[in-house]
Amino acid sequence: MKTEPDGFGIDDLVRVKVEPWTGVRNYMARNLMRDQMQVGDPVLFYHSSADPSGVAGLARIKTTGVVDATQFEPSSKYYDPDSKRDAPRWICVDVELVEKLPRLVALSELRATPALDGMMLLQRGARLSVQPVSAAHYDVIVAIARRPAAPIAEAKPARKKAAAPVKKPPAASVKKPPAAKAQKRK
DNA sequence: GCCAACGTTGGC
DNA sequence: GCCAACGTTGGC
Repeated sequence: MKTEPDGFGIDDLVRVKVEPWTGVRNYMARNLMRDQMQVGDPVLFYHSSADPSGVAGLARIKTTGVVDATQFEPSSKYYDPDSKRDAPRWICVDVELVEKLPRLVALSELRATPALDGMMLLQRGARLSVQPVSAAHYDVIVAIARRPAAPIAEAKPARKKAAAPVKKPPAASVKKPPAAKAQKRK
């Protein structure tokens, strides 16, 4: 789920803990919230139009079928005069904080990760503010966030013969320079 | 600020 | 229902 941190970012979610995801006025995004999301579903909390843009935190769906109150507020920029009280057009979800990630996973880093090939967010012109993410892609991103941004070439702490292995990041390097990208259409 | 890519609107 | 014009998104 995308949001502009200038308006409402991960630190705001840390503060309020739960936030109704109002203001979405795109039917595809609405349909995803209304028809696909279920209570408990994990969410990647993405900062867009940010510096840098990227995945900033984890959240989960707390409530589904939430009527977006802003559609009935004439003073709101999201006011929809055509929406009826008894048949609200804009339905959203309550998003609950899970955690602010230890570090932001920048869009550039996502693009440089082969394991994320095919992710909707990385498609050209993917502007949808609510997008489905596969469990595999979700896990890859969380793993990246849990390891240092710049791998440091120095002695690692001795590894215990570990009990339950911690979920490890994929072997593929994230720092690999991007392969030659298809150029934009002319 | 630029601009590509998209969704929506509305005339016909 | 077509489609041009327009508005918005969002990376850069």
